Amino acid sequence: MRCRPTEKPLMKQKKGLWSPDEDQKLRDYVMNYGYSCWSAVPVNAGLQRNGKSCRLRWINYLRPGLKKGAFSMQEEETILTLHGLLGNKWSLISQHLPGRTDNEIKNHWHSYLKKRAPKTEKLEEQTKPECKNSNSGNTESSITRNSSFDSSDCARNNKPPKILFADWLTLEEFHAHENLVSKDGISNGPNYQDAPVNGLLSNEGSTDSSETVMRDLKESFTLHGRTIA
DNA sequence: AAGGCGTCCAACCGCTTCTAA
DNA sequence: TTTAGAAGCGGTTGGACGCCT
Repeated sequence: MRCRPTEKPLMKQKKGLWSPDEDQKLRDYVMNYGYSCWSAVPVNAGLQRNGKSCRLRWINYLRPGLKKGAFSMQEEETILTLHGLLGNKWSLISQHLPGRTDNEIKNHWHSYLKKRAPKTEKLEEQTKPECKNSNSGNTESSITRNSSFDSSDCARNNKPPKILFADWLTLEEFHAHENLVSKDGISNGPNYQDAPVNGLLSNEGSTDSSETVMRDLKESFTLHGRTIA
C-alpha cells in the first residue's frame, strides 16, 4: 500500500533514544488513527522523527502484545532450529515467536545463541552447495550471509522461488487480514506484524517446539510445491 | 575509587522490494 | 514500461551498564 505524499516536516528531525513523551505521542496517534502511512505519522502526531523511526519504535517497543524479559529455553530452541533452516531471516523467525520482534531475536542471536551454535555453523560451511558467486568480489556478503537457506550468493543468482509471507497463509486467511480496517476506516492491510494469524502461524500464547516448527515448515513448503531436504 | 573492557540493546543506515502514478 | 516514493528487512553502530583489576 502506498500513501499519498504528505507535507515535508519543517522541523529538524530528531535522532537517538526516544523520550517517554515521544512514546506517548506515537502510541496515542497509532491507537487512534492507525498507521496506514508511516511517513504521515510523525507529521500528524507532532513528532520530530521520520516515519521509518516511528515504525521501528512502534514495532519493537510500543506495539501491544510484546513480550518483555528473557527468552525461554523453548524460544531459544525455536530460534536455533529456525535459524538452521532459514538463516538470518529474522522477520520470518519472529513470526514463530509471538510477542518477540525481529530486532530482539537478532540481538539475542548475536549475544547468546551464536555462541551456542558454532557446530551448526561449521556444518553449514562444509555442506554449503557449490554455488560460489563467480562475479562477486564482495567478501562481505559471503561472510555475513553464511546461511544454508538464504538469499545470498547462490540464491540470488539462481533466482529461487520467492517465498513471501502471504505464501504461508491460505488465501482465505490472507484475505481475512487484508480486510482488517481500523475504526476510523483506515485500512491497515495485511499487517503481519500485528495480525493474529491462524493456521500455520497460530501460535498466539504458545511457542512452537522445534519439532512442531520443523513439521510446519516442511508441510508448508510441500503445500506450495517446494520441499525442504 | 576509577579506569578499562566487554556485553547488551535500541536505533540508525543502506539496500531491496513493492506499487501507484 | 518506467519511475518515484514508501515499506520492509538485515547489518551495523553507539551508548549505557556491569564486571574486573
